[in-house]
Amino acid sequence: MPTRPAPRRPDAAPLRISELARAAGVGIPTLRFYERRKLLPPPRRTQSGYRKYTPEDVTRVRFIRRSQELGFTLREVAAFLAMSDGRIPSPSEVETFAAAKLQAIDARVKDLQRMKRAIQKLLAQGGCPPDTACPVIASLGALPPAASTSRQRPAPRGVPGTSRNG
Amino acid sequence: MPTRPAPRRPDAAPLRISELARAAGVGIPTLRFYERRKLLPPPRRTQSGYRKYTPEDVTRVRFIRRSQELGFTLREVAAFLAMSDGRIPSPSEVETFAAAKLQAIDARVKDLQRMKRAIQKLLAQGGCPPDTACPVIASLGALPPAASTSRQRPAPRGVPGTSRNG
DNA sequence: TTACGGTCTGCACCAAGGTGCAGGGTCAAG
DNA sequence: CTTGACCCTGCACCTTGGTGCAGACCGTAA
Repeated sequence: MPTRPAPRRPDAAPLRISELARAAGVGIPTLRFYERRKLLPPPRRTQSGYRKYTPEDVTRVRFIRRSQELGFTLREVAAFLAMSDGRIPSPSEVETFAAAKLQAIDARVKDLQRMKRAIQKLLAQGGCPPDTACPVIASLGALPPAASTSRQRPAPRGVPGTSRNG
Repeated sequence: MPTRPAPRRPDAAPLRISELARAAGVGIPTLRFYERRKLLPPPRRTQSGYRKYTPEDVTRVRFIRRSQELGFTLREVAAFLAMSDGRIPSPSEVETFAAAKLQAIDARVKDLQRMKRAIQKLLAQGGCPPDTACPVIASLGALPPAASTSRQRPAPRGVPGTSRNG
C-alpha cells in the first residue's frame, strides 16, 4: 500500500511510532504497551505530543522480541534492559542474573536436543508403535521434575501483517 | 520401555487424581484442565465417579510439562499426543509436524547459543559499556525478524508446593 | 452417626502479553 | 477549509494456561 510517504528527513531523524513499529515488526499498541512496562524509555515528544523514537529503539524492540522468542518474559527482559542501561544498584547483580540465564539456556538447549533426538527416532521409525509407549513421550516424560529456571512465553503472535506462523 | 508386568494385580493399580497430581508434579485442577483440553484421555471412573488413572498417565503428564518448558503450547502438545495415540488421519502428518518441530528446535537452540555467547562476553567485560550499545542487545536486536516457527509459554509456575523455581 | 478429608461439577477469576475501539487532536494535500 | 492518514489517551476485551470457590457427594475411622 503506497501510504503517503513521510516527508523527507535527515539521516538520524526521529521515527514516528508507526515507523518504529514497522521497522521492528511489531504493532503500534505493542510499543505503547512496552513503554508502560518500562521496556522502552518514555520517548521525546513533538510539540503536539507525538512520540519521537531513535534508531536505537529499533534495536531495542527487536531485542525484546528475540528475547521473548527465546523464552524470557517481559519482566526478565525489562530487568536485563535496566541493567544494560545502567539503572541497577550493583554490577554484581548483572553477573548473578546473567549467570542464571546462562544456566537456564544450557538446560533448555539440552532438553531441546533430547527431544530432537527422540523426534528423529520417531521419524525414522515411521511413527509411534501402536502398543508401546511413544519414544518421544517416554524420552521426556520419564524424567524427574525439570530443573528449568526460567519461564517461557508465546512468541509474538501474528503482529498484524507479519504472520510468518505456519 | 520394558513395562514391568505387575504380577498379582489384575491391572496396574489405578491412581486417584491427587496421586497422579503428586506423581506428576502438577495441581489437581490442572489435570482436569488437561482433560478438557484433550491432553489427557477421559479416565475410567469408579462407580461413584472418581477418576482412575494409570501409571502411563504419569508419564504423559510429565511429558506435557516438559514440552511446555521447551516452549511448546498445549495445543501443539495435544496435536503431538493425538498423533502418538494414533488418532491422526495420515501418518505423513506426523512427519510434517515432527519435521517442523525439529526446525523450530534447531532455530531456538541456535538463538539461545547466540545469546549465551553474548552474555558470556558481557560477563567477561564486567557489564555493558556505558556509551556503546550493549553487546547482548546488539547481538540479538540487530537481526532481521526471527524465523521462529513455534511459540513459547511460561513453564509450570509454582504448582502449589512444588516450587523448584529459583 | 458424625466428622473429615477427598472428589465431583460448574463457574469465576487471575496474570501475561497483547489487541481493539471510542473520542478527539495534528498535519499535509487538495 | 475539508479530507484522510496519522497520532493521542483511556478503557475494554482477547487468548493461554491455569487457580479458586461453592455446593454436593464419597468413604473410612471413631
